Amino acid sequence: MVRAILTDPGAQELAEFLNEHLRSPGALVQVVGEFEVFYRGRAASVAEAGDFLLLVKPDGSVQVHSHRSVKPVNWQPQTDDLRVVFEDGIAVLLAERFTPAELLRVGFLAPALAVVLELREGGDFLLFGSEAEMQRALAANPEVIEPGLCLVHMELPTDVGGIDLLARDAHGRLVVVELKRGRASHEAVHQLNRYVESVRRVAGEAVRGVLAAPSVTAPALNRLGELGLEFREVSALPSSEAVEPAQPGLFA
Amino acid sequence: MVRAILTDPGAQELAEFLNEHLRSPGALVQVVGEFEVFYRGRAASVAEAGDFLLLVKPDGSVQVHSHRSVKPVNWQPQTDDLRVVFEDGIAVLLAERFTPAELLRVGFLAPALAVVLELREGGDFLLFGSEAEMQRALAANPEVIEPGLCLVHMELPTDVGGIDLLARDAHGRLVVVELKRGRASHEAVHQLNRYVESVRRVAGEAVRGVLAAPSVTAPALNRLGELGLEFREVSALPSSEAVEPAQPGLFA
DNA sequence: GTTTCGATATCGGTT
DNA sequence: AACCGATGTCGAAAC
Repeated sequence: MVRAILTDPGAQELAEFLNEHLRSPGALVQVVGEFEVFYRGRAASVAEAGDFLLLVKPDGSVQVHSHRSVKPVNWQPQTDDLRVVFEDGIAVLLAERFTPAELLRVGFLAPALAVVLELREGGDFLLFGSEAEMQRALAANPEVIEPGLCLVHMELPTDVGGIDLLARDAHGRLVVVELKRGRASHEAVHQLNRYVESVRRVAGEAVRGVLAAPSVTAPALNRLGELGLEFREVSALPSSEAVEPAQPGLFA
Repeated sequence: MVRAILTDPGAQELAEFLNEHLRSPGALVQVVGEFEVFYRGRAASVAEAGDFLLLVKPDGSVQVHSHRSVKPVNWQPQTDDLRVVFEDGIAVLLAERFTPAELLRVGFLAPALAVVLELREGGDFLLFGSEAEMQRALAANPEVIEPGLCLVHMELPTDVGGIDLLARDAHGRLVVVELKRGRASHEAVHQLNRYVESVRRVAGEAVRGVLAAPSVTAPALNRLGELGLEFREVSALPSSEAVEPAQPGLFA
């Protein structure tokens, strides 16, 4: 699991260490110390000298973390080219991506620690309560949205995007359903409205629009009313039983 | 910078180590090993036994990384409560947030390494090419969008959101400008269309709509045409000079 | 506290 | 490769 640890390396020593381990398959390389970070690509940024933690994963992704926040200060998803150069007496990591063209440059001003890890691929990762899961559940039980509702289509493409659920109500009217796994905002309302207008144009009949979500913001609810659309409360996690572990108290 | 390193700790030993250092101010705590991770809150997830890297920053944010991807497998922004318990012979980290109610549970099945770091707050972080910067630049020089354009408002609130720039063209017609720092998609077109329709309702006069971005997707450009709106190519990073470091070749 | 919006969004699926 | 939409989006600013 821990392949190598190097404390208080010199610049040359760090460069050699990184050159060796960044090439080896499966290696997650970490460096801690005082860095200077430059980025240039979709935007450009400069992080002046400060203490950072660098992670380079085996897939070539790079992230530079500061003392706060989940989000790294600088990063690079899966790089196409990774190399370490020795410049003006300091080791420098160059992480490059081709599409989009981006370059991240980390200058190791004062490295304090370098660690090489091997994280074997683990077991499954299961997520409950995604919009996709909600969609499957409601497609199987449309009456949860409204009694008498009958599914016509799922992910029906229109000229303005895919409709989550298309159904007919008890009176045979077409119903466009837009799902949100979390609190629905006015964006969801506009999305629904576009779908409803598109279906009206094509079908040439009365079409209802329903926003199905666990909750909705006040402005979104107002806009829904103005546009003649409806809201239905639907929870994303159908029953807590489903995700509760075998023995109780694991989440206590 | 490096406060403590513990290799191959026992469960009890790790629990004590974490209890000591998670409380100390400014400590960034890291654990590497085989974990099991549960999450329950806005959604729910289970990561079966596997190798992970845990980071707990001084601000209480928690992230669990696997061997791939910039994004952690599980995380928790700034937690309200962090504690380590000893359960069934293993050390367990409980990271809780109150709003929204969320709990992350990391079971250290086989810890291999624990490190405590102190990352002092660093120098400034400068970002170039944000939409806000683009907005300021175009507000100061509206003729870059179109000769004769004259700024009327910036971030003008409407009933459907804030208009980036409102201007008048050489003929005195109102022009709604929507900015995007990256390639504009059909979402940006619909956003612009909502603003234009809102201004038309209020102003009761002819209103043009301009999408200003470095590029636009083909479907978005089609939709723009259908809606009678316009596209103007504007780059987010005005000149490469501005972000180029003093001595050339730093980004080479 | 709520809502909104930008982001170097990232990431995955589909065309 | 481009496009599209979800995300436990995160994070900051405006209200």
